[in-house]
Amino acid sequence: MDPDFYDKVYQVVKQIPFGRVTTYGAIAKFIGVKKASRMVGWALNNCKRDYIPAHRVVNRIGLLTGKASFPGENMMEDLLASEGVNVENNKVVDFKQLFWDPQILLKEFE
DNA sequence: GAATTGACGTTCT
DNA sequence: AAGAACGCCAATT
Repeated sequence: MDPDFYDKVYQVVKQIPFGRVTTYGAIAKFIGVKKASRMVGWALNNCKRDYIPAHRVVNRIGLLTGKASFPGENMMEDLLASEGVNVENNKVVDFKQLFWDPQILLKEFE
């Protein structure tokens, strides 16, 4: 396996700004394993190593697919709501606006 | 070691 | 436009 992969996922997710969200695919793309977007979710499932704001990561349409994997039933929604991200019917409101592309990190490093 | 599964995404029908 | 199928790769059984 590739521990570096998980590491990158964690690093990226940790960098997600407050009140913003991103997608598994975006992270996968950023890392370079675009086609293995499933692995991103898998990595987050093993996030017990460190605290990861996994609630800020949703699928491509802003749907909280991983909601069920959280401790509480609406833990994910609650956390997002706490950050000012409204969730309706298991999906992020104005997801397109709140979307944060990891590629932005590269620009900041210029 | 083979078969199954999964917090996804794209493509073909 | 909606639904089914497939690809991807690692972990679990």
